[in-house]
Amino acid sequence: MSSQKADPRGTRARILDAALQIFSAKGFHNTKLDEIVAEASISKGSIYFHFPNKEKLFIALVDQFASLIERRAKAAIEGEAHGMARVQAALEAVLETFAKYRAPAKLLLVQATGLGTVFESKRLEVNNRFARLIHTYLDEAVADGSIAPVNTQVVAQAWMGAIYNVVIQWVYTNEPSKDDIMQTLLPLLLKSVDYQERPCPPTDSATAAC
Amino acid sequence: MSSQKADPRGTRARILDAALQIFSAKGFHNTKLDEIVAEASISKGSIYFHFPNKEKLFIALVDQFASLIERRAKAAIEGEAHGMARVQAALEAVLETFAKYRAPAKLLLVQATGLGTVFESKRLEVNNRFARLIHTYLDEAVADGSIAPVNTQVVAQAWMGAIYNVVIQWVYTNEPSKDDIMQTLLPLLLKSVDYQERPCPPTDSATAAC
DNA sequence: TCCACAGTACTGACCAGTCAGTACTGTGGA
DNA sequence: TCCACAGTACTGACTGGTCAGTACTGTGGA
Repeated sequence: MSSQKADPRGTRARILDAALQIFSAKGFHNTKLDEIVAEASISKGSIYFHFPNKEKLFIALVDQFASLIERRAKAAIEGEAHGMARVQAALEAVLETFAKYRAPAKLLLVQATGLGTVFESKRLEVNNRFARLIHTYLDEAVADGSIAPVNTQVVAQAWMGAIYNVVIQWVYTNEPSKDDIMQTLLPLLLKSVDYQERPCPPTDSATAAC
Repeated sequence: MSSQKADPRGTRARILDAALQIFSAKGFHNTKLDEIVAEASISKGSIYFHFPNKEKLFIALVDQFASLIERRAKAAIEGEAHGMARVQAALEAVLETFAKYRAPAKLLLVQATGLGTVFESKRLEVNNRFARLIHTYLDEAVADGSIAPVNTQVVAQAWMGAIYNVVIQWVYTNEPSKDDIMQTLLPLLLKSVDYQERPCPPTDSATAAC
């Protein structure tokens, strides 16, 4: 009787919390379900009631966080009117979200890699989801003349890699500081496509955002 | 007499070859030693004669390839006289080495991630080995005026991430083409620190390389 | 009284690692 | 030249610990 209604957040949520905690600290293979059971103070049977298996539980976490990032990036994009300003806003949103959620960041960027074929495709899927987002808005920026034409596909992948690696390093060592990252990484990425920060785009119509 | 001198390349080398093949395709945890045994046409005992355990075998491969990359990068650097030209040469060498050795690239960039704490530190070690290399020569470039002052630590990490991600994508999908990568990624990285390709550095002494 | 959910004790596949044994190659003393 | 012995390289059947997943048993609210 005790546990059943004890936690208003629900057993499922507690499982996810505990799993996130442990998966992000130890990786998929080094995490035992019994550890999650202990951490969440639930039972093994509960896990298998809410999730079909360990793998799906892990993937649920990855998806959850990937969606959060995507939502934030899109919201940031909505707030800006034109090409390159949108890209910049999205980058800021993504960096801030990573900064705010360390554990899931580690899960997504580190732990989701290097697991066999099943996860590999998941990782690529998530990776491409983001890359395509960047890709789209870069193309838009090229179209409206904010930046010069480039192979936007390569740029998108390169940017993601740059963000990933800096964030991973930060997740592990807490260095460089969040401010340093913002102040260096953002201009770096923008300069890499010859875009000087926040100038008005060469449109003749008056753009509200400027 | 058969087994002992039958293979002039040596059993150890065959184990490494087979292990590289399978580890890079399936990841560490999904690779069974018995598969390596089958692929190399040796016995399980042999593996344990040459390597203390599965983990060390994996790490031996990572180290081997990391050293190769580093050697090539350093050789490329030696060939150039001054700051930023050195960085550019090193980048070219690294990209070419990755391009030439797909399987080890995948091993180093993908499979070596997300395994527990033991590998984690290895990954960071290798990562930092490269980052420090880039870091050093970027600092040199800043000192000799080839590029403007920046937080070279962040730049180094960002560059590595950019390279990693583009190469990983290429390893999986064979796209974009090697040429596209070279033509887009290199200028991208160089522009990100405001360096226009291959101009003479602002030294007054006559530099041989120019 | 039903059933959605939670708890517990258990199972058995899996696989890294072991080890007793084999095969072959020196080597030095008679 | 022979052979006793030692050293090295390798073999593969076997083991034992681990842990995801299962079978079964509560239990409280509708």
